[in-house]
Formats: sequence, C-alpha cells, structure tokens
Amino acid sequence: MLQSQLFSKTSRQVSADEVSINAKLLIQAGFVDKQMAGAYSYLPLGYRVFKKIEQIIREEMNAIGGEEMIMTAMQPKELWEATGRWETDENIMYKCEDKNGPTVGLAWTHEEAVTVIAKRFISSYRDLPRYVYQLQTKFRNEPRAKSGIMRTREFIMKDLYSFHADEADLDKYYEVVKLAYLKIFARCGLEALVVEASGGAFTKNYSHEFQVITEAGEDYTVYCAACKYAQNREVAQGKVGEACPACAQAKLQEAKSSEVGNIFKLGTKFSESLKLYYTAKSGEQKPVIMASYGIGPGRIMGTIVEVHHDDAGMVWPPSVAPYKIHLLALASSETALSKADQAYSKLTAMGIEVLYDDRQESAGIKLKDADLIGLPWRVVVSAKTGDNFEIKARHQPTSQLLSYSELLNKFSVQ
RNA sequence: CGGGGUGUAGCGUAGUGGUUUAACGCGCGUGCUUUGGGAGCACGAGAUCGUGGGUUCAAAUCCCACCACCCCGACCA
Repeated sequence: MLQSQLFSKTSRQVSADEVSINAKLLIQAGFVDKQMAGAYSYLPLGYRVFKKIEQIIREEMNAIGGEEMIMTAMQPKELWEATGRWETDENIMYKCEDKNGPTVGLAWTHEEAVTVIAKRFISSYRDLPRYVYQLQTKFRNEPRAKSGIMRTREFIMKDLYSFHADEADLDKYYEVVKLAYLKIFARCGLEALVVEASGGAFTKNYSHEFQVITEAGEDYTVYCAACKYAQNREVAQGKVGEACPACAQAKLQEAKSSEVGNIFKLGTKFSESLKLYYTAKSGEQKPVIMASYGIGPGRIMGTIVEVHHDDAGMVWPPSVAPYKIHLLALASSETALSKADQAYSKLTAMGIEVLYDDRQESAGIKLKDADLIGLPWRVVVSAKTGDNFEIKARHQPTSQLLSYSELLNKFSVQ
C-alpha cells in the first residue's frame, strides 16, 4: 500500500477529551473514527487489524467444530417476551417503533434467536451436539460508554452457542472452548487469565471471564501470579493477601483488568422457555443443554493497544499488525526512490504486506508516523544507507544495515 | 441514572473584564527552497462561536432551556 494513497492520515494532536490510550492512539494514527460516544468506525488501517483478529477467532472456532452463520440484529418483541427479557433487560435494548408501536428490538445477544432457529433442526439425540457461531453486530444501550473502543454501544461480537444432550457433554466441550479461547488471546499477543465469575442471570454455576491485566481495564481480578488461578473481585471477596487456594505458592493479588471474553453454561433456561426439546435414546423428551461463549474483537484490539504501546505510539504484535513492514523513503534523490520502489515491488510480490511511505514529507514526519502506526518492521532507504537498507524492529531500539538480498532473504524465511 | 467538567475553522486551542475586521498553532492551496526525528519564506482559502430562547443600544462573552462530548460513581448476559 502506498501511504500517499491511504484514505486516512495521522494527525498531530488529538482532542484533550480523549483520555484512554487506545482511543488517543487509534484516532491519532487514523485507525478509527469516533461517530459518537460508544460508536466507532474502523478505517482501512484499523479494519485490517480488526479482520486479522476476526480471522484468528474464526480459525480457532472452526478448529473446535464451530460452524459460522449470521443472525439478524432486528428481532421481534415476542421472541424476547418469551424469556421475559423484553421487560427485565429493557434498559439495555434499543427498541424501534414501527406503525404498530415498539415491536422491534436490536439484539444485544442471541440466545433467544439461536434457540428458536435450532428448533427447526434439533429434534433427536442424533442431532446433538451442535456448535454454531457468528461475528455479528450487537447493540447495547450502555448507561455509560467509555474507554475508547473498549466499551461501546455498537460492536461486533463473536458469539458461539453449543447444544448438548447432557451436562457431561457440555462440561467436556466447555473445557475445549476454554483452551481455544486461550489460544486466540495468545495469538493476538495477549496473556489472558481464566477468571471465575458468578453465573449472572443464567446459572447458579460460576461462569468464566477471560481477563487481561491492564490499568485501562474496568474490572478487578484477584489472581495468583504463580499458577494463574483467578477470580473476579465479586467472587473472591476479601481474599487478597491470602495464600493461593490452588497452589499455595504465592499470595493472591488484585489488579485492574480488561474482560476480553466470557463463557456461560446456560443449562436449560432458554431451551425450556422457548421449547427446544429433543428425543433421547429412551424415547423421552428432554430439554437441550446449552452454553454461550462470547469474544469482542474490538475490545481485543483496544486491549492490545493498551498493553502494547510506548511513548512514541503503538507496537503491534505481528499476528494482527495491519502491515508487516513500514518502508520509508527518506530522500528525494532518484536513486534512493528507485531503490525503495524496487524493494516495495519485490516484497509485495513475495506476498509480504508493506506500507510504503512514498509521501513528499520530511524525514521527521515519516519517522514519527512510523513509530505511531507501529508496524513490526521499519525499513529505511536514504542517502545515509547507501546501497543498503536499514531495518529496525518496532519494539527494539537498535537497527541494522542489510543488503538488498539480505533484506529479501530475511522476509522470505519469516 | 446521580455528581463534576467541556462545546469557538478540518484538528488542537486562546478570547468569557460587553463592542467595531473573532486571534494563534497545525493542517489545507499556490510558488520557490527542503528530507535521519513533526523543515523555511511568501501569498491565500477556511468560523451560522453546539442549538433554541431571553436580557441589552450592543452577546462567543450574561441568564434560561435543550443537545452533545469527557471524567468519577452506579451499571456492565
């Protein structure tokens, strides 16, 4: 991609109103645009990151048998009345009026919708288990949108729903999903803790949250640094400072954290209220056992920025960086430019994602922008580099000079 | 939803002690010179001062209402 052609530009200043680091850096670098409180557009650079996160999630969901689909955002009032949530959760749902009154809601989760759809296809123990997921836009009338892209009113969520014949099968799959989730966060460059939390409205059992320790988080996690045992503050009440109940190797400590995913055993709450039953081997009619599993890719992206940045800008993990190499031409001489052009064409032809700063801007601007945008590798061509290319990793202070062939070789083997 | 704060050019801000042409920086346009840490000179374009009402000879500035945004709290399957 030629930077001179990029839709977005970096800006020198960002509003003093923006306090959260993720919003500041993502807006300043032109990755996102704020439409209103809690509603952000993802611009070309930011959307590339977003899609990479989505793809990682897809791969791991597919690997555990998930089938991707997509459900509607608009849903009828009757559907939500059947589970009582039209009234009990009315503060969180956006409701739309049509000629007949407030009959349509914008879905903020899809247990109801997926359960009703499942009724068409699940009727026997032979139809179980089933796993479906979607990456779909949710709407939540948050009482207070905040923290940049971390807590928004419109956001895309990956929600997986599993259907089982019995508790044992659910328990088994629940552990499989847990591992898949940890893989997803690790691939995104995040170390997530599996945190015990209360089951909320769905179940008496605990649920699990996936929390990344960061000052920017809204939650508090009590955890053991030795074995990663963790509970949220609500569950752990007053245990900070005590020895870890799991390994006894360290004392429990508390830190702010950001919730990047959570998983719930729903049991039969939805299958019973919406009448999703199956015929067991014995001929008996039984309610399907369900669970739901959520991840917010946008919140992952915001958390990555919070965890991976320095004073100069963002530092993207290679797995989710919008491009791998930021190629800078720091001179206007024909030879330097043609060298940079040549490297750009060649690397791009090799299938490597390169952002080429070919703009008529000063060296200072290009270097600052490269730090801000935070691609994993910076490659500089200038009068100083002679026939060579200066290469520098974003997270390291030092650079080295490589010949053209060494440069190509370095990225061909990666 | 309670408390606090802020709305002035594309962006960031000053001006709030009442006034005539609303100021500065960035960015943008034209020309020339510039390329290793946000270059220089010159000229130029760009603002219903959040919205509505009120007070006054006179309102960006004072008063009222509303809206939006930010922070703290409550909330967050």
